[in-house]
Amino acid sequence: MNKSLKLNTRDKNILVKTPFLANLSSQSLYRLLEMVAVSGYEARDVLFRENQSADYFYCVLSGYVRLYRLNKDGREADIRICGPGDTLAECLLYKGETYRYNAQAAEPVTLARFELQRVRDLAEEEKDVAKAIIQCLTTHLMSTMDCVANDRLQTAPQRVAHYLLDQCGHEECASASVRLPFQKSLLAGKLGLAPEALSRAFSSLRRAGVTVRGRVIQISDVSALKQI
Amino acid sequence: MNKSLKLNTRDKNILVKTPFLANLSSQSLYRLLEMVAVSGYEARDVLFRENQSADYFYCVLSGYVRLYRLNKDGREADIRICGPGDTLAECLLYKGETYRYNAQAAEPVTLARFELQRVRDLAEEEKDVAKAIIQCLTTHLMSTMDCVANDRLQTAPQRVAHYLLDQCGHEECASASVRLPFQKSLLAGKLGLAPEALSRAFSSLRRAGVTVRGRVIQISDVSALKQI
DNA sequence: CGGGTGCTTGATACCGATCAACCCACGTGG
DNA sequence: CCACGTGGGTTGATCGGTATCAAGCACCCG
Repeated sequence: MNKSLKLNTRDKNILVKTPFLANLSSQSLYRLLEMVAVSGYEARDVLFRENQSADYFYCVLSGYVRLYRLNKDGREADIRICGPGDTLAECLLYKGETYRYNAQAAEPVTLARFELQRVRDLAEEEKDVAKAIIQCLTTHLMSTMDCVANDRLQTAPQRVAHYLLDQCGHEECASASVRLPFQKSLLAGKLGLAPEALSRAFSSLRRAGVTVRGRVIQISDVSALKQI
Repeated sequence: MNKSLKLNTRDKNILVKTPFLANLSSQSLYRLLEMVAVSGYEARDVLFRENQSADYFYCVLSGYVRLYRLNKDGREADIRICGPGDTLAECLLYKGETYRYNAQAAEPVTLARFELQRVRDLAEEEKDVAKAIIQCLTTHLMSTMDCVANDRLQTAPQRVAHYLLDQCGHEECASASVRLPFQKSLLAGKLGLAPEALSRAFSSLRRAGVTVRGRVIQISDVSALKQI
């Protein structure tokens, strides 16, 4: 369920390009790489649970991880979907002893794992590590605030349109094509929708020139999509 | 509309107890206090608008500030309500040139204002400033993630119950009393509800022993409220 | 007394969750 | 080769929750 491995070259190459590590001095980078452990998980494996005591934070190398909470009836709601390069539980570095949500591999996943305490200590010494943490937190905070605003302002088709425009990378083409990086059910959770609602949103976007075939989405008129 | 003042003793006393400044070395504290400006706003004054170029970040000394976005039809949604001690726009320290939302005084307000660039520079020099920034970001991120989870998991009465339990401070009393720190319409926005929905939520909580009189809320049975 | 503001209440409409049925692609084993 | 099961996705019917619009109420202040 959770194979811990030595850091191999391929994983290392991914890891050092990650936002968290990309801008460090060679000194800090070296010390962080010394303390990293890599672990793999199968789809649906649980990485940790809400309220469980927290010793590590993670950086996703490949695959996607779902962060979610449960209400008393056992209904799940996704809070965040973490993909390659994203850090998770980084907010525990300076506050909190326990994880604040459940984390589950949405598919086979490799993660870099750091001991919170050791990174804390390193950040006390090395300014660039503190700065890297600030940047991770900032990015994460901004996207989470966007999420609140979108949840409160947008209907299902608008969220999907917004997501597609985001994915196809702000190029000013008339048409575009997007390949979803994960299952539709995961996208539904990310957007705060039930899978059925996502499906209906896609079909309501057909009139705006959106064609869905499996994971591949064709957008015939980008500017029309912006009007939704 | 925006009186800029010298820092007086009362404001200074509030400011130094603020989470952002509370744990600094006297050296860093001194340098930050040197660059602070205090400004007052009347209710409904706009502090800044989305996409406006950003030079300052703020710390609330008294009153409440609404952060919100608009959709194309002009509908508003609150992203966050900032009260005394909260920082706002702190996420712009390391990323972004423009404000990401509108900010409006919900009532008469005093704010401490810092130039982003000067704080950035100071954080490069002084580790405890960087650490204070990390703590602000962490607190803010956690509460924003909670907000996403609550929006997605809870109904209106549940959100209100949750808020009340939060306010009455986790004491294990059978009954409690809460005084809202601001108008109900502001609370509605904070919880992602229309004012009418908040009103209905309160009246649906009557059967759980919640009595509302103006801003004062009586809770006759705290544990019953937890079951909602 | 008149008018404003904040809040509540009622009627209605809409959006999305939920439940159930079905479809399709794929893999497995007889 | 086909019967079967499984998992992901779509579609339809229904229900519930909340937004919206409109009206009325309570309070404050001039």
